[in-house]
Amino acid sequence: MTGNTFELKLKVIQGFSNKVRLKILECIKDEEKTVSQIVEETGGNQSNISQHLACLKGCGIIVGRNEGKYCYYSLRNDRIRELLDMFDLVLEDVQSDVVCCANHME
Amino acid sequence: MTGNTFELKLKVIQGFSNKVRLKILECIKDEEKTVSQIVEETGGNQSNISQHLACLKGCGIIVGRNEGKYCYYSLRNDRIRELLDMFDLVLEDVQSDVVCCANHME
DNA sequence: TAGACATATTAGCATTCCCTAATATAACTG
DNA sequence: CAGTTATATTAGGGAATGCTAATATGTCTA
Repeated sequence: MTGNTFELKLKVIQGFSNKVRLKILECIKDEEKTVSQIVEETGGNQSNISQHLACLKGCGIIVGRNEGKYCYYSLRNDRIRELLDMFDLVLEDVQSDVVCCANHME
Repeated sequence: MTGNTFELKLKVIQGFSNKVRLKILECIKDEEKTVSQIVEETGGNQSNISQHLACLKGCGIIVGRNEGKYCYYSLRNDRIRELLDMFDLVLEDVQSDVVCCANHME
């Protein structure tokens, strides 16, 4: 794997590794939604959500579609959905004994 | 999903989202290795690698096995391996057009 | 047992990341 | 057009994360 590919992989993974972004992904997992819908459903703030959407888009995880003054966001493709499902599976295994990792917050 | 489960999921994902940790995981993907082997093969520094190993272990991603003065680390199970493979698959899709995500470094 | 080797831990600083508030842009609507 | 709604962008400070260097712990070997 080239160094560049590695960096890219890291970037994609980092796309998933934030509370707000993960919430957004769960929110749009099954259907595209507008920014305001996402803001409302996640209980986030507009600026913050917008920034995270830009991040997810920049990471290639989601895609946006403009329609008039609205912008609809959805998962990029089914693989992303599969990956999200996979996280849940891994979680089940891990759940029992993830005690604590001091390197990031509780 | 309970709030706690969500936090746990986030924590696991964060386990993967660091350059050094990802390198470690690739390094031990196919066979268990001692800390010194990992240090050597990744070109990292002992203290740093040790900290990241603790993090990965705390996240439930890897397991450690002591044998005398050595400690062998390996992936927790096959699901983790599958997840790593899945990252590569997703990367292929994404690769073409991940332009830039200003929220984390290049 | 003294020293060497393997690994873990701690502390402090540097960097990256994330949030809020303010403002900009762009598209509708009356 | 003026106002309103939807979204994006910017700037700045605060918090989380990661690094290095120093040191501690535990195990082996002469």
